[in-house]
Amino acid sequence: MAETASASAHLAIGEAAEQSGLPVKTIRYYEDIGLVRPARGANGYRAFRPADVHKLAFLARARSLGFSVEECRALLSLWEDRGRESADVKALARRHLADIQRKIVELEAMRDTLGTLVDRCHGDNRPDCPILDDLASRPAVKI
Amino acid sequence: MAETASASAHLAIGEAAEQSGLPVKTIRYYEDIGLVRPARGANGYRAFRPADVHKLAFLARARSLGFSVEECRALLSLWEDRGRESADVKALARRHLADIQRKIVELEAMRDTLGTLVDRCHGDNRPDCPILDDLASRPAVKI
DNA sequence: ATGGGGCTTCCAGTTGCTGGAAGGTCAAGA
DNA sequence: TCTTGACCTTCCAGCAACTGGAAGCCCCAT
Repeated sequence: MAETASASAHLAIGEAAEQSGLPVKTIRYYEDIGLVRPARGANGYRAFRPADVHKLAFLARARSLGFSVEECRALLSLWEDRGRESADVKALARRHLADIQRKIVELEAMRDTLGTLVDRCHGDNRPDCPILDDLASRPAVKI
Repeated sequence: MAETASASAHLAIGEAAEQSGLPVKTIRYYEDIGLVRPARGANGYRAFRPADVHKLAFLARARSLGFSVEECRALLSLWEDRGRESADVKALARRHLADIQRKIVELEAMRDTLGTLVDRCHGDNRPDCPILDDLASRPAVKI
């Protein structure tokens, strides 16, 4: 590859990776699961058009906001649907936001409990330990 | 199974599951990876002694605080080591606590960004949408 | 004896990649 | 011209921590 400047704007996978911010392996994986469909050069190399690269960058950004791959697929098809309703996008985002919030609450509960235990532990060379005592005596918290 | 009352205190897997709070499948999995080693009855059924059940409950509690299975294995061996130093437990817990805190920060960043975008989206039947605009134009956030 | 529930094993799937092996392609340097 | 090295290709395996399902015992009650 490494097309001769102006000839065509297609990029090889390495360049697409650099421009989109996704690892090469991830891009191949995304093709596998049908998120992108790059063209192919005569040598069998993937040839990413600007629109493909844009799509990859979109995916990178959506993933970095925590959307699952399937949610990304839905977002992508909304993005490409000129007749979409922003309400659909908003609903999807809101659901994801609620997921995030749930996880935060769960992690904060863990942090608080564990933080208290850590504070109470002497952390010296003796064996008695409030952390282990808690694990051994308290029932698991249902999530 | 279903031992005749006082005969022996061994439990079948279903009862061990109920008492420990772990699903049956999970207990089998924990045996697979060597976290518990229940005895076996003449019929091939697993026979959980009280100490096994206690171990399972310990695991359930530790998992519910977010420790990985490998961390649980370490905690378990510290628990069973009468000569342990609480400093080791504390160090492990502290590392995990830091992990949790990192995740919280990451999720809060997602929540804040996404929350702003959701607020700015009209959510009506028109196609223009700040959420998609962001995804399409902002580079992914490195984590 | 028959039905149901619980037990057994093993295999496959989940999510989102990531690493590695074996091999093809291409441009540049000796 | 040959060779090196950086690309690229495919395919297979593995991570975490389970979960579901199939096929088949075992045991007790009716």
